[in-house]
Amino acid sequence: MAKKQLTELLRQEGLSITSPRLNVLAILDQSDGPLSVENIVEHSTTQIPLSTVYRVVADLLDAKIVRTFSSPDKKLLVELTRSTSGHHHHLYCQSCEKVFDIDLDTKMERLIENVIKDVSDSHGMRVYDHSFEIYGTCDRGGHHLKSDQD
Amino acid sequence: MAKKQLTELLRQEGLSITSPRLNVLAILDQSDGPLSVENIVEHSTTQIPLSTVYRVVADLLDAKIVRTFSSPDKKLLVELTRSTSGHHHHLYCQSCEKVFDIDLDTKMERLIENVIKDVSDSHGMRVYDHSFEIYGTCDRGGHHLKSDQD
DNA sequence: TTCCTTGCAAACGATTTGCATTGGA
DNA sequence: TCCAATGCAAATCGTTTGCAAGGAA
Repeated sequence: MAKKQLTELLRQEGLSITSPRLNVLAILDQSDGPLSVENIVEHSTTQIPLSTVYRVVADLLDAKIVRTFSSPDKKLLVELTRSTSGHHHHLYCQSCEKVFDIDLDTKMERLIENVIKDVSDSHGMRVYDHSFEIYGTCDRGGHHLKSDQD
Repeated sequence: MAKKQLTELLRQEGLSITSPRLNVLAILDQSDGPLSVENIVEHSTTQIPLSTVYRVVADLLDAKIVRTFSSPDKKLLVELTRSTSGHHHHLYCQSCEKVFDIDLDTKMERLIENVIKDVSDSHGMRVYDHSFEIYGTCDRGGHHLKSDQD
């Protein structure tokens, strides 16, 4: 995505255009998967304090520009909302610490919805979200950006 | 479960019989769902430091007597392995902070296994676990032990 | 100019660890 | 007795917050 488009993303949500925000957005946009706050700082060419990244992410989350969730080791992970269609399920690699987005086919999503309905009905609960995560190991290491040679 | 049986659980795994361990086991055994370390301390009649509970839980985890996972707010949750048949999926209540174990029927489990196979194959990964969690809210509050009046 | 955002450092909350003491086998 | 387990306090780690300085509108 061009810088102009990232700027527009912020403007549309009424967020002021600042360098840390554009920075974080550009990094997330370049990534082929969710990134931790630490990842974001590492990928940044300019120096950004962790606290700023946390605040930027919080603002982007409020604006629903990003989505966040936790890694198995309880760190905050961030990804652009627009980069993931519909639901967000994840595949974690224990060895390279990478996180992949995975999509379930429509049939599977529907089955899951049914299960959720059954379970929530029987427990008398109003469900607002769900997650499905897969944990495994691969042979590759490190994190990859789209610009990297995969 | 009788104290004698809890003792036996430890003995079978080669763990020495200590009062904190029996305590934690008894509390987990009485609970109708996973408990946080803080919960365990609260439910204990005798005084147990958090650090001791963490160490006890770590030992019980090594011995596979308990299973652990994280709550949405990233706290460590613990439950007796034997109290949950087969797989472990969870229903989190945002309002009362309670966690329920849920079971999926065999057909659903099989579908999930298929999805996991597809996904792991396409990513070249060896899968060692997965989780399926539902987040919602109910009307009740607080944590319940089996001995409480539900 | 006027706030919102940032940077830096201190504060926090969950979990871990060092070390001297205690208690199980 | 002897070593593993415990209690207490200090340390860690990810994340949050207070406050003064900087920058967008």
